[in-house]
Amino acid sequence: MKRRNTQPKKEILSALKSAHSALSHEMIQSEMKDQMDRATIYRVLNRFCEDGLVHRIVGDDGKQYFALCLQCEEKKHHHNHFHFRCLDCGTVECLDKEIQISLPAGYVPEHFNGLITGHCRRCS
Amino acid sequence: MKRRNTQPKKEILSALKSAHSALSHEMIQSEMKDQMDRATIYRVLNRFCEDGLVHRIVGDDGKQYFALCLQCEEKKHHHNHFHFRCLDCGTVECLDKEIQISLPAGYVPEHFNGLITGHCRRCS
DNA sequence: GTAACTGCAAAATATTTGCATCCTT
DNA sequence: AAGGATGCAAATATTTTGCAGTTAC
Repeated sequence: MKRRNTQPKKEILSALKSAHSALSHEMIQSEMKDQMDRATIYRVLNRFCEDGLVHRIVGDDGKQYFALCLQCEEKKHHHNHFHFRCLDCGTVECLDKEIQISLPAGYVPEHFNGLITGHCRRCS
Repeated sequence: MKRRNTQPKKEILSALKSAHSALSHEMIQSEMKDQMDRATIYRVLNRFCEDGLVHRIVGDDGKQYFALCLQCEEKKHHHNHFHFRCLDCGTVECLDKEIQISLPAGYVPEHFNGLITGHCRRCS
């Protein structure tokens, strides 16, 4: 299934690029000045994630955040790092440090999701 | 606000105890043989979490899982450990190892949520 | 007896899907 | 021209809330 480079995709990608931090669906929606259809945003983000272009972070608030995670692009493999969600300003950012987790024998990992919530430097 | 030890609370707690692994709302619902009101289950679980009796784990599937986490009771402080969700059988379990994350200066942590998905020993 | 709790219904929130149309390639 | 993508509406899923009646203490 070939992908097409459409207007909504360009806009969402550019929003993620300029944000340099993870954005929730809601945040993206408002960046688009509420001009864009919700279903489209969901579909585009899901597509991006499928294609490995974008990172899906599930917050402990149950909401999903999306990020380009430039670090991951460089390192390709092993993007086992944490994200930090600020309870005050809502920002979600990548933490640099890589984490190595040793699983018990027989366990096969597929995906890693690590999130810490608290107060970021600007808000604390 | 004083708490009362009601029938639904007893049943849910006993389900969590006998499970010895995290249960989603859905799983609890079916253990109750669908006799119990959904809203009640949500309210009881939220109350348990507020009181620190039960652990809320947000899966990378966006669903919430609840666990007694006996380990945590013993250690009281610092329950910074990972959970493992099996993509095949749906089980969510605690991983023993404690994680120490060093945050950048100025960041104040409040809550930790670490989850790895993959295939557990029985399913892999 | 009283305040907390339950059960039901309805609301609020979050995400997906069917379908006709549009637009990229 | 072909078929992937959008936009709209409706469906689905998840969680919360208002309220009247119930129950633990």
